[in-house]
Amino acid sequence: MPNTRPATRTTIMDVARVAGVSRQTVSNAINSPERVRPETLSKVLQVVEDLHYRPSSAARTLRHQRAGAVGTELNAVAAQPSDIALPFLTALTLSATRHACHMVPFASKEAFPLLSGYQDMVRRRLVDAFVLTDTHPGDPRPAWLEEAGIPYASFGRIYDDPTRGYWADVDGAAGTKMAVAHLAETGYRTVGFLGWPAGSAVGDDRRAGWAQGVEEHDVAAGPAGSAPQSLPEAVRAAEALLDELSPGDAVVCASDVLALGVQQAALGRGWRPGADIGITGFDGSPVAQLHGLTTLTQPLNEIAEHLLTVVHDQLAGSADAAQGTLLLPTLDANNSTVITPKKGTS
Amino acid sequence: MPNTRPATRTTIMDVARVAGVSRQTVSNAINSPERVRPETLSKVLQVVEDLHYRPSSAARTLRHQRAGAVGTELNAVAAQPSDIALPFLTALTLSATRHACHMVPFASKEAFPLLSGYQDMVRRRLVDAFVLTDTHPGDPRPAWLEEAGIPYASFGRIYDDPTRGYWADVDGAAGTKMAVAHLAETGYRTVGFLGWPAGSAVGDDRRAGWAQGVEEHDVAAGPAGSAPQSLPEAVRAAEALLDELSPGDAVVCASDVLALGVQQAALGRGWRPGADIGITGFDGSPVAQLHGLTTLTQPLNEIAEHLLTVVHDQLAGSADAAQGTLLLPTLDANNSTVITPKKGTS
DNA sequence: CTGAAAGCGCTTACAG
DNA sequence: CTGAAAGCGCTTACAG
Repeated sequence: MPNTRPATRTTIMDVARVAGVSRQTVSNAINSPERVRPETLSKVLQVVEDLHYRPSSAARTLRHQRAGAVGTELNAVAAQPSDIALPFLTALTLSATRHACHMVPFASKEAFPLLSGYQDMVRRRLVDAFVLTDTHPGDPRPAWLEEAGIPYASFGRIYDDPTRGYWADVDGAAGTKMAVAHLAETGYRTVGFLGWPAGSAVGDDRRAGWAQGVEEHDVAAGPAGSAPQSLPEAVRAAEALLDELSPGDAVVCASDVLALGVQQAALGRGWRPGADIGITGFDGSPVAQLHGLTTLTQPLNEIAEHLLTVVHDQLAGSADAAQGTLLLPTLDANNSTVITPKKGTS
Repeated sequence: MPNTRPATRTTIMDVARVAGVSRQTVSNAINSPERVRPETLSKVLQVVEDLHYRPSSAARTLRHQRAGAVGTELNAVAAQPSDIALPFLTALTLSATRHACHMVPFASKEAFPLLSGYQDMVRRRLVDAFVLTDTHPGDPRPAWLEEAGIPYASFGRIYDDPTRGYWADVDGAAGTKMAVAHLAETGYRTVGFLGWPAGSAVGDDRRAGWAQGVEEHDVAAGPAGSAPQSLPEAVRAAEALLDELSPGDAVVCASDVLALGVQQAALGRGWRPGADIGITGFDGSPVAQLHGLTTLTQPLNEIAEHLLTVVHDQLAGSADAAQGTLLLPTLDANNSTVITPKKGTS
């Protein structure tokens, strides 16, 4: 009967009994070891080990009035979910262990995020706070959560008011600027740009970095084009760009899919990527890896760690601990930079 | 002070007070509505609504001795995580809501899954059960969990003994056979195969379906090749395959990346995919979508729903409810089929 | 049909 | 430094 559940589980009382101390002493040994005499401590800890005792998180939650969990929404409607959504969730999950908490994903089939989904999680004491992703101009969630007094931290700046809230983001401009520097160093003389249609905050930022880069480095500014995030359109836009370039030139792209478009257009005319033409993508996505593209990797582990720290500081009430951290650059060749905002007020 | 937490939350006592009944009546109204007089019931439910009351899941867990949560491991080490890992987790998360539970992801940086990771989650009462993914021959987890009496259900058959445990899987052979039928119908006359090197259970299964398909349908069997799951090697293997094929022929592939390799090799020699050469992938991954590949989509929602049902049946102790469900085919053009094993004993 | 009692497992003051 | 008390919020028997 493999599926029969054990009738009882090891509780703090079992540990106390075996160790010959009171249950409070066991609790102290675990939560305030400095209060327990060393011999007692080591004996208790040994029994904990022997019995594989782990405090019930439910009992802890009830007592602490804190779930010890952070929620995050999974996009269940996007036809093409973000390439880095899974790596980021994995990074959060790994960081959560270090913060003695766990992640609770949730999803809905509604086209737009629902405040009620967030509120329900908190009302049921399933989570204490949230990590937001895919923020965008007009995103209602930061205001909702602030209004409701629910702590959160965001991967992606809070566009409507970047001085508000706690967030970490990749410095897109710094990234594309680095890409230009990299291409200049490698020996390319003219560097063009393929981005998204003007008007997207992320896209404009990345384009600005390219513009700055070609100015500051010893390269000529090539043509700039744009295409939406779809491979056929990226290829078409890349064709137009390549018409104005020659072998020996390079293109910085605002995304890996766009870079893939350039790669395919180049292959189509017999130019060898990485030799006849330099190409850089952005995001460090699986697509880039699959196609061997040079790309700007987002430091997801650092971002996840930062956001969870910020969330915990808020929960602990130490508002200032979460402030500052203006710039947290990860400037090695393959990494983009992270910036977090300086909070004026809290 | 947006981050100040509310001093108190709405509890069952608040509802009782406002509704003018005892707290037990509120509990009954929620959990056993048939026990409450209709007028009382509707009054209580109205107050629940007004106050946005939600029972504390921690208190419920403590009382029920059940976490109401299912754990699932995120692969934190694979260089190239599975393309469908995120869509599947999303499907699980969505299904979990229907089952009144939630998913708790966990991850470790160890190269191999650790039994202790699974056990700890259960000892802390964080989860009641697990959903396994990426099962493979020699996978120690099913035996571990059975030994430990921890319920689980697996996406991917339990290779070492498919008659054991509860799992759901895509019928790979049926899928590739469907692909052959589709290509035959479309008018291709010779159908080759590109798979993984022999010896992988999944790969061999998919190849068998192709072999069966070319036998049963009015097409000639083309050459069969293999390559590991890497684009450059897929392209190389595809080149060899195309050397033996002519325009008007087709290739069934064991994965989307392999299909992409065929697509690129075809483009390289000026063959138009979908016209001069038929290509089918497998998995319905974002890569296939990006490159416009025909692919066999896995019915992830059905699989997730099935696994969670099976897990809950186990927890409820109704062993037989989880049995049977031998074949659950989703045979439309774009879907592969799901099979779940018939349990001999439980 | 409704209500008072007991207890799930833990930790935080508080008293010795 | 250690131990007895109270209570986090809920639900399941059980008694009215």
